[in-house]
Amino acid sequence: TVQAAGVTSCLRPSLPDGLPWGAAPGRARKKRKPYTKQQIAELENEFLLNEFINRQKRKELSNRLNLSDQQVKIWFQNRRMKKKRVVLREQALALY
Amino acid sequence: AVMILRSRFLDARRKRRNFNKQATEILNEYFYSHLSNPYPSEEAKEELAKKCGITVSQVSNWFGNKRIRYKKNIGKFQEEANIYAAKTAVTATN
DNA sequence: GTCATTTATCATGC
DNA sequence: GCATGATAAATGAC
Repeated sequence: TVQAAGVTSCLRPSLPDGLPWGAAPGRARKKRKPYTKQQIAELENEFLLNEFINRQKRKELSNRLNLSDQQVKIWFQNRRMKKKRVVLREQALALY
Repeated sequence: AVMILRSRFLDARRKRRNFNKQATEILNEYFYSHLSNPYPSEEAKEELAKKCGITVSQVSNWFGNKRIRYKKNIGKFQEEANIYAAKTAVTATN
């Protein structure tokens, strides 16, 4: 259960040159940029009306908020995941 | 106005607590003993969560933070890496 | 579409 | 003052 001989020599803490798991992204990833409170407020407002947004509203909303069409799409996807997360937490909390 | 208050109540960042030392030990042991592929399966996450007394989501959060912060500054974790590597190496020989 | 991630940021602990 | 856990944008597998 305790000391084994010559342990420190056969370890593998090296990682000399390249990164092990998260190595090579072809292109640089877009930097995450938090949205303004007004942008979030309008997005949340639209989310209350319908959790799934169509292309029409998505386009006018992205136009009005100065966001790309895909950013709005991604926001709704993440927002649905957040809702699920919150619901599950409340359920777990309700058990006690 | 009410919405913002409720959302802040649901924000777990406002009531976060550090994990106890034993839980951190268990998580670090797994991380450094799987350093070549520190991605525990769903089953492994559940087992870790049970042993640590935390949720599966918290296990995922811990590994996500650990991976990025380790990768970002390997040197800072070198000492810690050696400690747990030696610990798991001992158990492997027995 | 969901969902596990990566990354930066946030809010807190100490 | 950073360490740490959780969340918010962004990507990619499927």
